[in-house]
Amino acid sequence: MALDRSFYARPTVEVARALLGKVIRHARASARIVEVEAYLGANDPAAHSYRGLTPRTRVIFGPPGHAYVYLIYGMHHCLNIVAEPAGVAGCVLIRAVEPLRGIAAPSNGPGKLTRALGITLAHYGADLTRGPLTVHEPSAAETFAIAVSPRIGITQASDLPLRFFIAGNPFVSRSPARPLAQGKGPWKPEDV
DNA sequence: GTAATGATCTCT
DNA sequence: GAGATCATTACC
Repeated sequence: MALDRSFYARPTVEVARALLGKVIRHARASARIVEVEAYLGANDPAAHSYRGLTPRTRVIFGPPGHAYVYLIYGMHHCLNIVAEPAGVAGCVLIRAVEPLRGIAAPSNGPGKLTRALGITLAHYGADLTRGPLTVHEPSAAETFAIAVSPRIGITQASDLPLRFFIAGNPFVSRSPARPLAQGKGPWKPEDV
């Protein structure tokens, strides 16, 4: 039973954090979400939806619980999950997953996990509450600490703490270009 | 129609 | 540190 649409109809940051530890399934492959980034609509220059509704971003403004897939650098697909109620922009970039079943290739990066799971532009707008691509509650309850950092690979709003990942998980993609400023001293994963 | 840009990855 | 490679967007 996939997660209900109401799970996604919440503020983007809330959905991003809630997605950690959830299980994404496609065909016979399944994987655990270990790293995500929140992309807000308004007030977030780094978000594709920042400049308003275009043919590409229309799904981000639509009903939650759908997939926003796009091609980056002409060769890599990135998977996002639409959050917020219909009419409000907001999505969560899936940055890394931990293979659970049916996955051979590495999946510790946005472009890598789409390749490992077989996700392409054909999944643009796919409904994640039903169909071949779905998100589920993990079979066994688990506890973990959520760490926060700035988002990776962007040039705008690169200081906002909108990247969330499972602290210490070995499948997290990499360290942020710039550590999250939090008082003084070197950055460390922050329990939340 | 044309040009710039990029939420990446791999190799050097 | 550079190159691959193309959909999308902004501007003419």
